[in-house]
Amino acid sequence: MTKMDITEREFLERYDASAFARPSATVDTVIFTVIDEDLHVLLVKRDEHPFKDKWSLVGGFVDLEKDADLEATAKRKLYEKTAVRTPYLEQYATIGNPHRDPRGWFITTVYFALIPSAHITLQAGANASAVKWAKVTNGQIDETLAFDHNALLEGCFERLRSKVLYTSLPVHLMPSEFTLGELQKTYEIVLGIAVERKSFRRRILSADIIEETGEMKQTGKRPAAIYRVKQELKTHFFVRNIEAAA
Amino acid sequence: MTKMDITEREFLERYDASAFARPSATVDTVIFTVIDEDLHVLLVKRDEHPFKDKWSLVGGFVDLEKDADLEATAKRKLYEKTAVRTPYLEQYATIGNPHRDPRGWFITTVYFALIPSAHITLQAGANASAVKWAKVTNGQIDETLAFDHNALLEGCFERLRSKVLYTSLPVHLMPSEFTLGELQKTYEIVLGIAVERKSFRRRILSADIIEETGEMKQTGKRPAAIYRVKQELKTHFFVRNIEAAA
DNA sequence: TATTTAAAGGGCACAGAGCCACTATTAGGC
DNA sequence: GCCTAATAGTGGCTCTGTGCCCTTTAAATA
Repeated sequence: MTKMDITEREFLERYDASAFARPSATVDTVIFTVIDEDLHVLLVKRDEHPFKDKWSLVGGFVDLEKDADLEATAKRKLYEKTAVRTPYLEQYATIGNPHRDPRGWFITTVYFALIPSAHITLQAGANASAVKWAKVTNGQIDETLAFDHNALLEGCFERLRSKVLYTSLPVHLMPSEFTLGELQKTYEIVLGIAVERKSFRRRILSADIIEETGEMKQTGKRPAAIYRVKQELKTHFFVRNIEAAA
Repeated sequence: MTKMDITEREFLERYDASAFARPSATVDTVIFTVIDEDLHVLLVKRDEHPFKDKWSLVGGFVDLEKDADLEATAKRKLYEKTAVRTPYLEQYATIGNPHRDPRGWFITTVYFALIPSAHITLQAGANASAVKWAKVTNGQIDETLAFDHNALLEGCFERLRSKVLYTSLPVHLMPSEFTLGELQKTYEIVLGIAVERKSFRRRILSADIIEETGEMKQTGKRPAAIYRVKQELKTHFFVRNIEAAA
């Protein structure tokens, strides 16, 4: 039987996956949260070469045995560090080239996650001696990260900021109950600009994504109505952007 | 010297890239164009297993020697089939799991390209006995494609359609010179809905992305002004969506 | 010359955001 | 109790950009 007319079954039986050079595949996740009125990103200190002892994004190799798909890798790593299972998780982009990792041709699929900061218990895992939140200012942090992680962070931040102009994404950064003022503040933290109060309230309330709990938050001044996200939350897309710096 | 204190250089010298199981990495591109007032996608007939003789998207393995990065893979494959070197090319998403390819754990990074249909010469390459344009109706085609390519196509189409509501993307589907009416028609073909003429003209002209050539197109009725894309074309983001079906 | 047809534009309505002043509700100082 | 400070919440106008519709313009043709 020649190569010309073998069946697919025969082809697959003879297929040698190792015959072709393949890149290493990793997943990195930019985990955003808001702490003390500032946007933060979760970093992990590397305890192996390369970039030993440098801070990096949360990520690692795709485990072909454990992970059902790429998102599973992201969720596994995220859970190991934060014990959060169901964050907002969005795939940002995939970067692959022979220069970004000294070990050779690496591909990384980059996700970003939004989690509420309340009661996050950081976990220093087996492969990471330390974990910390770093303050993000205009998409940048003070630290020089391992690999191309500073660029990945900046890219994710830009994607996040531009989407916040026309979506309800920031609700994922909120605790289960919050006031409209707190939600507005979260928008402002991500956007880096002030948002007009009346327009903001109209916009959010007409989107039909949150509902009053009936409780009031005692803030010391006039109490604020407490809201929660509605069941069946889907990201809302507004037809107009918030007016903002380009 | 123990593992504890080797240098990064020593680590890299000893690093065995083949020690960990890695997925195969491919790139697939959904190449869109408009032919005879319909959106089309470029398909290639597979002449090797798996899915031998089935139609598929334009794509293939990342060549770790030839390709500088993932986008280079996409451009190389696109050029082989269409002889187009500089299309609009946008990364859509990356899908990776052990089920989408019978050969095992495969990752594909999916791009979509927009090219003008004028004078495209299809090239049946060494690895593809046939190439053809298939009509896309509402993100779908009649053909059942190899792998998960029908789903990839639909995902790209949805991304394209939603971006067309607030960007100038369709200019990349136009030939070098075109009238406003032709551009509007292209928007309508992608969106699948009619667009209001006056609003459309105002919107496009105020975006400052095209300019008149000074020539007029003789259409048989009143001649239409001919436009071309301005130098330094950047995708324009409108602050409001075109009003459209959800 | 009148009719047909598509291009181009005038001008108003409408929706949703910005703006800003005003009212409401609390705590705290006196 | 009463005034003040501070934040929550609202009324109502302006502004911008899109939808809508009708008129004008420039060609081909009968």
